[in-house]
Amino acid sequence: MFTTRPDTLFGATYMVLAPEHPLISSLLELARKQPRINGRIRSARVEVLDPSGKSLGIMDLSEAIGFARQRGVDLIEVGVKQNVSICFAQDYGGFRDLRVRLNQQVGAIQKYRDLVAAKSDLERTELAKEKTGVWTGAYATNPVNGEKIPIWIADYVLASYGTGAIMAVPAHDERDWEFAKEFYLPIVEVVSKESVPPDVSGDWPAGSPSQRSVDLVSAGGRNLYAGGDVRPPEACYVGDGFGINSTSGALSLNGLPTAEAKEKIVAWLESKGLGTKTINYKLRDWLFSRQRYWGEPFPIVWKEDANGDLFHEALPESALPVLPPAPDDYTPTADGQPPLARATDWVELPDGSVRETNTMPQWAGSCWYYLRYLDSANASSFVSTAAESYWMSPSSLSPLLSPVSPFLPSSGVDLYVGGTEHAVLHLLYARFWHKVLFDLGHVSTPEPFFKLVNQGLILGEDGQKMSKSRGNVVNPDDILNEYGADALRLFEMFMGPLSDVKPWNTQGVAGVYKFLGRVWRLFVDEAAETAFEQALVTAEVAAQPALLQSVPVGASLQESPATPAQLKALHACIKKVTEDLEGMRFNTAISAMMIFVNEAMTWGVKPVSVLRTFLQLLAPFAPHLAEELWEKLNVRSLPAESLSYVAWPAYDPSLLVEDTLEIPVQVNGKLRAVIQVPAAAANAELESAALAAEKIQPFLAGKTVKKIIVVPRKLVNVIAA
RNA sequence: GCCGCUGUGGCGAAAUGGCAGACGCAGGGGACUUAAAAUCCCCAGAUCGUAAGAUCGUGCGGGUUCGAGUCCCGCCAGCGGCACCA
Repeated sequence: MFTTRPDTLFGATYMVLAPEHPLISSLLELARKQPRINGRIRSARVEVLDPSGKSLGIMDLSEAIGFARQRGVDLIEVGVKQNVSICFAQDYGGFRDLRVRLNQQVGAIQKYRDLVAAKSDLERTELAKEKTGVWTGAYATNPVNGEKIPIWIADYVLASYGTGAIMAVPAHDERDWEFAKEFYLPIVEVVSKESVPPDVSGDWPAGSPSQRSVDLVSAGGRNLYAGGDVRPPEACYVGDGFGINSTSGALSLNGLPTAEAKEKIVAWLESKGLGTKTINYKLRDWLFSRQRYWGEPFPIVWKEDANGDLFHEALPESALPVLPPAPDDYTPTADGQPPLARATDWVELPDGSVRETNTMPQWAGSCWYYLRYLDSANASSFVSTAAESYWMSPSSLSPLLSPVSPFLPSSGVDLYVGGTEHAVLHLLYARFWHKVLFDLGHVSTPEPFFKLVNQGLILGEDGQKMSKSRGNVVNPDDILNEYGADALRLFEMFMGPLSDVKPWNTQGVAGVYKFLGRVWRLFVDEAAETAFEQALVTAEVAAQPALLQSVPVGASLQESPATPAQLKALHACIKKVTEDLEGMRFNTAISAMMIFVNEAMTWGVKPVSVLRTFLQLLAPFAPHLAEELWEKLNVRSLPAESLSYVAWPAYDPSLLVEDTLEIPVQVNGKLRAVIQVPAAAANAELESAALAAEKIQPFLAGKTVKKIIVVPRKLVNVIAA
């Protein structure tokens, strides 16, 4: 039995086994078969168990019978394992009663197990909120007070977690509370929110429900507890508090805060050999194996033991890596075996063992490739110690960088981007694997990733999640063929904030494609463009790139000095794009570039220096187009060098200073006029200019000005009444 | 149930507490064209008005403030993740 709240042991009024729990099978077996007792046991060797199931050792039959007789109990066989008889040493009378009750319940138990087995995982976990269960007919003994508590089976207890068996404390666990209400099981409060002095928090009450209402069979399987000595609490309380109703001759937890009560009861249980403290780690079991070819094969082989039962074995390190065979056919076999099963030469090993034919999912590789990238050519190790520590370890950072600032470049992977749906689990596993590697001493940090950004899901054009069944899937390949990689990339960034969920819109791609066309025409001569398009129609495919390169830049591009207005437009764009990239606001960075291009299109003379810098801003968003135009510009001016190696431009704030400002004027908080003032205007000048504005006069007529609020360079608000 | 995100025009969206709707899509009008496409220019939140203009307007209800899409309190709705983990 497993619990995280040992302090509530006095409040355990029943216990629950998972329906699949092996003990249930043993109980059913017990009900069906008349057990052999004492002299009728056939095996020569006997493992003796005390009534709690604890093994007292294996001995010869005669010795075991003597052992039992000496203590006035019987030896009851409950099973045989490897020619050794498993026997309880306890009074047969009580045991017979149990068999009687089990036999009464056996039909119900089997029916319930069948019902549960028929349920899908979905039904059992996500949908099934209603509690179901069946009493087994058996009782357990609560070690702290000797109470008999009924053992139920219910599917709200999972066989796969803990021990698949729980003590139910309905007063302090929501699930137990619901179950107890459903089946009228007793509820005893043992934790109080408020501190209660030990002397007034009552003893385990006489005539408590578990003593009074044990005969569940006679009550039709239901414990009709109707109040009395212990009034059930009005609501379930799962928080910490102070022990009440938790005293027996053996020990008392009354008045103790939860943390102390836990310590005390655990110490007591351990001293009696009734339990041990343990730490339980949880890791979600994400279906790991696939019946596909494309994935890493498992380094696992299957063998048969003496009884012909299959068991699996890990291959030794010397057998790694396990490389997949290259079959002719990558489809599953007719009888549903994975594709690898086709490669019988590969599957069957000389010693008669057989390889696992399922493969790992793709994320098995992606959980650690950030490490492999650090040293991808290394043939002897997945990453060398030197490379790992250079890239991943904080101590390798340049001493010029202060180690205390959290804003400076970090060690490890700076940024992990992924949608929640995928990244929650992938990230969880990647971190888990990294921690395993850390514990094994292969990496120098326990955490690989510095920052997480969840990008938003792209929905279908109908605003619903893309799925084959809805028929709203957009294939990026089609977009790529129609509009090119730059347009696809640009549109994905233009749609909205990175982390927002947003619907796809193919017409929107056409929009940014149009923008890229405008950029192209900003640089390229219109006549040359027309000539190029006509030539393209008849050109051989192989000749097309050369044709593209031969298109000259437009005559309006000149090596002339930029005007102040042009510099202002450029530097405003640099500022916005630089800051937005830093904050991953790609959509507004792109709109800033659109604004720049819209303006630049109107320039009669386009200074090459300005357009060249603009291309650098565009490059991260539309790398192909930017690089192409960069080459054209440089053929004409500078020696050609890839755009990727040129330092990011800086902006000059002095170029962005405005001479005059448009200042909104409000009357009583409502916008009534906009005035033009010199950028350097003092507050008093703003006030008088505002009051003098023609458009605000009607709103001041017949009123007195009470107050004027001036926000320098921003706004004037006249309060009048 | 727990956790997270999001509510602003017909649509995607923008807005250090200070002119709500930048930029773009769809739409309307015009130019070019024999015509269409492409391209270029203009209009475009709603209501009333011929117009100038006025009023209303950022999911809902309160609050703070000269001023709230933005801050505070309380709701509602949608989306996503996790989920009888004792």
